[in-house]
Amino acid sequence: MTAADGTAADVAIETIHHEMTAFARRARASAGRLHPELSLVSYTLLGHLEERGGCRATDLAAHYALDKSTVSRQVSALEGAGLIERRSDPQDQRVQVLHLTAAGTEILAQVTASRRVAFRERLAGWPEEDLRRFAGYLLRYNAAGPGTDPGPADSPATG
Amino acid sequence: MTAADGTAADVAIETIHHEMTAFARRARASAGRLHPELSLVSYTLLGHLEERGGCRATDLAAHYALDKSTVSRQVSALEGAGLIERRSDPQDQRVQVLHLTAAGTEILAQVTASRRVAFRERLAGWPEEDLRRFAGYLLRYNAAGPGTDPGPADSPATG
DNA sequence: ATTGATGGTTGTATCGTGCAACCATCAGGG
DNA sequence: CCCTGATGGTTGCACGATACAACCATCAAT
Repeated sequence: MTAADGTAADVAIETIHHEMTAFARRARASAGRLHPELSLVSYTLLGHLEERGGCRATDLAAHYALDKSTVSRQVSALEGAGLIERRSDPQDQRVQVLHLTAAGTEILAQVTASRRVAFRERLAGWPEEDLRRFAGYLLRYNAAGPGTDPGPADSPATG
Repeated sequence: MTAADGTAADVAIETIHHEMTAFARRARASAGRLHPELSLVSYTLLGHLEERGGCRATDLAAHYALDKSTVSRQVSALEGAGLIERRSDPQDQRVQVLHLTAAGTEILAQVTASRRVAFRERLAGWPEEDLRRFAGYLLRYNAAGPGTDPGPADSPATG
């Protein structure tokens, strides 16, 4: 049996719809108070920089489906805060390769750690088997790609 | 074995962290293009009104942790668009009970249907057993309450 | 050398949001 | 019968994130 061909599956899908959406709503609501020094957007961009070990503003824009002007301003703010630095690419003078500074790495680590703790608390008591399955489902769900993402259905604070 | 006491669980938690977060990011990115006539916020509020069969602006604000001024403006917009109507409460002249209009019900149904289809497509091919388990995990995760919600960790478009 | 593509910045506008101040109404006690 | 405080709602103001468009600088290819 596959999705959309039975009422039991229908109920499950409705629940998934509703709950994913509820998560998105709360996520949005808590986006601002991530860290006094670091908005959620900034945190994300820093995390990406750390993962990649530096990249261009254009790469960030493409990866997060943001306008390049948006990224440009975010980057300016992060640079102003001393969390990232721009390094000009000798191979291409148009390009500014963005890198975390020591301060940026530090704050990113702090925020990541505190978020990790929060997730751990929320998932405390879950049997390992359930954690693994849950993670697997999420991976599978997200792997379908952004193209078919229906988005949240119940997230007022996201508008 | 419970969360946070083993490396296998650690890996699963990291994955959950990352994937929930990826969902929130895409959700936010697609929030604007939900419907030409209906932002995501509006859609949510309409949905709530339908569920409850009418409620007060204050209830909406409390439920979604929004400022009452924010709700007030959203409600004004929805009323202007003819999707909801205000009915004064004879028991309390301060109160305006909000109700969907026929047009509001119509548009809400349209958007809900299209979102349902999108979710179905994304979940097509999942065995019913997996759907049920996934739904159960999401319920369990969200049931922990907003208080301990760590929020997304990778959602720039959410800021 | 010209032309088109690419990386980035800036001006402008919009939208959602929160805070604070405010008004109207209700409920309780002197 | 008024005061006083609580509650529902609106409005003024400011902020932050975003997109679009116009623009400049640089590169690549012909």
